[in-house]
Amino acid sequence: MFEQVKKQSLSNAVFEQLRDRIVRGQMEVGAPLPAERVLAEKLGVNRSAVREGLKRLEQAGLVSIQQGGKTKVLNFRKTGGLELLAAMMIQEGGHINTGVAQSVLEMRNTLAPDAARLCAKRCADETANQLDDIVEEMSNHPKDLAMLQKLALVFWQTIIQGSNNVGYQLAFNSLDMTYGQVLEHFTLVLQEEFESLHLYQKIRDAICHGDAKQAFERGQELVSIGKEAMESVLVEIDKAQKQEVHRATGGR
Amino acid sequence: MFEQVKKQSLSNAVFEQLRDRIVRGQMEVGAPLPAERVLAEKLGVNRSAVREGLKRLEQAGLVSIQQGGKTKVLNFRKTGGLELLAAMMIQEGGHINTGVAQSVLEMRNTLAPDAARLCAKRCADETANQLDDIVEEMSNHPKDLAMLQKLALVFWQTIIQGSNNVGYQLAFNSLDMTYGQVLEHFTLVLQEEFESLHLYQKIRDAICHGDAKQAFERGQELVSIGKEAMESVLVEIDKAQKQEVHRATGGR
DNA sequence: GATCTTTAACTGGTCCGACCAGTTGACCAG
DNA sequence: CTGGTCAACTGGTCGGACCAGTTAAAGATC
Repeated sequence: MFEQVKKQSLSNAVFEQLRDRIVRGQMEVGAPLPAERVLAEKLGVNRSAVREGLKRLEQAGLVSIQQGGKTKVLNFRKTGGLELLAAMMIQEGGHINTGVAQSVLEMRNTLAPDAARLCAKRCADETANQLDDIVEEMSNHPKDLAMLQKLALVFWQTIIQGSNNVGYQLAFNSLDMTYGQVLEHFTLVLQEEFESLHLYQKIRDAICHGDAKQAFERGQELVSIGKEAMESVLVEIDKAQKQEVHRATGGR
Repeated sequence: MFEQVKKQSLSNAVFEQLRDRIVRGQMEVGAPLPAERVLAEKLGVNRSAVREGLKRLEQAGLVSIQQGGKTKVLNFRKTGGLELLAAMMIQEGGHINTGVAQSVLEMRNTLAPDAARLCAKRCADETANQLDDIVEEMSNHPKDLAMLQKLALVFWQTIIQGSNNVGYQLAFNSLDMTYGQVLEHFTLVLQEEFESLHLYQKIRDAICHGDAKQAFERGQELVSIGKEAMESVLVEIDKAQKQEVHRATGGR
């Protein structure tokens, strides 16, 4: 019920400010950043704080730093990692980037069923037992949407682990971070998916029996429910946000 | 023919050393790192360099830093991003982590065909033209494996761009970084895939005609060629590496 | 005048040492 | 046992010095 009071460090503030400006396209690709000393003065912090922020930007693939030369903005679409999705998802003014959300849905639609397939192929008893527990817990809370949503995430997390594919696991982490920011807004939209208990059960069964094909297909079926629901909502959000910008800029 | 002499910064050295120790499992999850001042002394560098490295580790999801408290090692499988794959791929002694390589293959096998599908669905003339050029260039160098390999990467990069899915694009970047480290060792293994010109052509055609199903299936067919070739080689590599370790540790 | 060289003014990289600000646990008063 | 105090940690911030590459303008050479 209580929210954690968050106090962020200066270097983190520097990082986030520059990151957001870059991923929102407010800085031209190839354009040089101000010198560290200048940036420090402009932002009112010490050069160390600026440097720590810049180092993180570099690692995130947003800028290139070269001793002696100027620090330049990179085309993060070609150099950035998947963890940037989370930053890209939220635009200026707290608006959702529906294109990014669409991307996340498509990725989920592709990866989740394949993870289920691999999980079935490599079925470990431990994974099967965990899935059993989760599905049972879901059936015990058929009306508690928040709980179902949480359990659904755990369900997929378990499958990803069981898929024994570290790439999927790491990609899942980034996707999780991304839609974790907005999930609570879409609980109702995804309701139908969360309540499709029979599909969760079928996936679990398929994995327990090592039936890769079945796990894949039922996985596909399950995530498609949420995808379609989300897609129609995203169209609406897109319209609404465009109108809002329209009004804000003078209705032209 | 000459390799770039790389002079890395101290903070980068700190970062890489700690990163490698963590992703190789040489540091227990939850274990505290030495204090910054201690680390600086042990590594023989200034505290600033250590701090910059630690900040990057934190961003990579490898450690958690908290003012006042100790910096602790995280379970990067749950907090890391896809860009860690590149570091995980190369183990101590330059050995390849075949599990990671397998993961990369599986991801490619899933993502690439779907990217082709989306690309076909959203076919832009520009993308089609670019694919045309690439395939023609491939047909002009039927025997130059290195060239074919390079063009194949460009081919897929173009499809990913055409898929208009920023998540795929970012994931591709990380995967690219990962197998870019070892690609040259496997040029011959992937020869059959690179020489399957007819499949590249079919994918291009499917995308030009907006035939999503065809693009998907031919994409699947194409990447499967390399996947199967790689998988059998990975098994051999695994055996060889295990034997080597066997000998090195005294044959027990 | 065109070309090469020098040089000075940038850029980021490293270091030092001081101090601020949270966390922790031992200790003490109630 | 509870709660508060305090000292000894931890990371966070500061500024100011100096090192090390890069760049482009000023100068020397042809």
